Amino acid sequence: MKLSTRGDYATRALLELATAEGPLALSVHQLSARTGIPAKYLEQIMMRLRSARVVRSHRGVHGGYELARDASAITVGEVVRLMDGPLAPSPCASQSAHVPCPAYRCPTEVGCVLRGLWTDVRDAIADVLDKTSFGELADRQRNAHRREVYAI
Amino acid sequence: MKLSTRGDYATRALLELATAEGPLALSVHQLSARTGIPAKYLEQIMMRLRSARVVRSHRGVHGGYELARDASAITVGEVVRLMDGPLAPSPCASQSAHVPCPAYRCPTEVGCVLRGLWTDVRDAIADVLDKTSFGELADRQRNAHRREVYAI
DNA sequence: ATAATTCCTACTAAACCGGTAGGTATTCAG
DNA sequence: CTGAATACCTACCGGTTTAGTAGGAATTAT
Repeated sequence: MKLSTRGDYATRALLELATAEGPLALSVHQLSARTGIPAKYLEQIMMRLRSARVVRSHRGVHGGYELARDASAITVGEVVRLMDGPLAPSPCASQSAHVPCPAYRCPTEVGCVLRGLWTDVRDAIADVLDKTSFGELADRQRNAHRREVYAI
Repeated sequence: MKLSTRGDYATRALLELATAEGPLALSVHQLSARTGIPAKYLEQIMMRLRSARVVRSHRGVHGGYELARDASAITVGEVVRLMDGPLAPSPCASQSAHVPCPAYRCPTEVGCVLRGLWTDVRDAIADVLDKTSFGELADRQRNAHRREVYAI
């Protein structure tokens, strides 16, 4: 049930954008420096996020990337699906890309109990990832930082 | 968050063993015929399950595989971990194979909020898979079958 | 003009996936 | 004792994915 590094990197970069201050866009170079993600690889990831309208870009000297919407309107689930495909362990349990079990793969019974199980897993994952936005994560990070700095 | 076919096949085969009647072992050939899983591939899967003490084997003419314990004592979580590794999306959120975030991968804050998120996901998955045994699945399947046959 | 940036495409080495192939050892039936 | 069925074991293999690297074209602020 691993997340690919693409998914990992995308969430790190977006969290960085969500916590960045001011209206300035961050360049791939800056994002790479702050996160440790290889720049040219991150570039491809940002392009994917852009074509999915998760971020906006500006070219030229002071160009870079910024969130295309409010951070509270971008969920981790959306981003993970974008990078790693459906959340469900099995295509037969996917909502976003459902593939019905062909007869030969579920030969024993009509009501496939395994499908029910994978659906439960999918729902459990989606329940976490679709309800967590980058706005929420940014808040949590700021709070953690505040606790750190002021030693509350 | 895909399950590999190995994980898929292993769960199918074990469910087949859990629902099989009588004390007889089932051969790879029989399991393959009943599930549609390629025999030689299934053979390797059964060997892995055997070395993990999930099933027992008997060689020779009437040989085959049977569950090594009561079906209620074999959870899906155990089998999925065996075939596909830890349930956690990220090694830093794994219980069974924890790898601490090196500094360069979580450079921004001390309390990594992403790690907390992946941990929530892991817990959600484990909550489903570690609480579901093949005994439970076999019961569900028998009930579904009963409903089917008697059209309740 | 120049430097910084995004955009785009191609390439690649390594790992993983989903098997296949073929032989050895064991066990039971006749 | 022989033969057939079975588990056991190891090697191999083609395709896909992963995790990048490389290099150049287009754009934009200074």
